Amino acid sequence: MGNLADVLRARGYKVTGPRQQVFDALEGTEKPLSPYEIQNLLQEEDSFLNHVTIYRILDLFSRLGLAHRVLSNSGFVKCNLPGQEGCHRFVICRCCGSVQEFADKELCRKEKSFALDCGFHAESHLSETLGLCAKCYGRRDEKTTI
Amino acid sequence: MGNLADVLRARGYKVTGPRQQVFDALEGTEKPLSPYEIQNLLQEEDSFLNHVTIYRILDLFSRLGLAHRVLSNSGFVKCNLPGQEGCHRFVICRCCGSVQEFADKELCRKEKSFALDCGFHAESHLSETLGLCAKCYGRRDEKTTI
DNA sequence: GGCCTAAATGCAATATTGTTGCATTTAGGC
DNA sequence: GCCTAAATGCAACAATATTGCATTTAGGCC
Repeated sequence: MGNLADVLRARGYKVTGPRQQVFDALEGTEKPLSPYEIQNLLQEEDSFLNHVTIYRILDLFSRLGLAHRVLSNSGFVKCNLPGQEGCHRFVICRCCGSVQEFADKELCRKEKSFALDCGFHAESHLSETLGLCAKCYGRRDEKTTI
Repeated sequence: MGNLADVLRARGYKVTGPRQQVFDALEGTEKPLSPYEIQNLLQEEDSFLNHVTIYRILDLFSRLGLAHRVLSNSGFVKCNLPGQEGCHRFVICRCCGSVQEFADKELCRKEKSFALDCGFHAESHLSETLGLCAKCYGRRDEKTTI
């Protein structure tokens, strides 16, 4: 079925229960999840994974481009835009915490050439925009959270 | 003399030894410093600050726009571009760890309008480009560090 | 100059997050 | 079913961050 099993096998990694569970957890949410949050989530479903295992799985997912770490709140999100080649652009709602990843070749190119102007050879790029999503902007009188 | 004392007084904060020391530490380096790195640095000069104090000072500096946290390596740098209004653009060398902050109104504007296209009301923006600075690019055969 | 008070710092205890080394289990090829 | 490298578990620890409260100090006042 899946994305995950295919990617793992294609790169010579084993398809295991824990890996599938972490992947499912990431897929089931629009908010970034920290390793320990993933552990808690799974525990609610009566499934226990050692936190070390989760760290190692997330590390693998990052290397495989299956997940990315959002730095502003140090959680992981599933990558929906394969092949972005080290250019990751997130929009993060500071109220509900939801995250979306976007791609924009134009901005990416500009960012790199801009760096080069300063004698800097860009390899990868991370962009995080904080604000309010449409939903939270609508009811923005309520107190903010993040 | 100072930037720091002026800003503190202008906003009703006291000018203290610890604040001056942390500020000086940030000023004396081109690499981002974590709270504990700052503590170690000061200790080498036989000056001890409790880490809680350093955390609180860095927090204050962030709120006052005197320092920014670089997320890629979770260290703080002194802000050299006052009035950027929540738009921070860093270039980080993954070899020597040096960081430079830049401003580009154009990119900043694009980023925001781009977010708006997705129904997202941007408030602040963070951009971190990883790569090699001119110096490290020159001798890039040597092993990389960060 | 000394006095006073709110602000700043120190300190201890604790919580959270991340890492390492090694024992045990398991996926997947035979 | 067996075998082995890979994956996971586990325990111990290291690093980072937070909280509440006691103590000290900057700066306004006389």
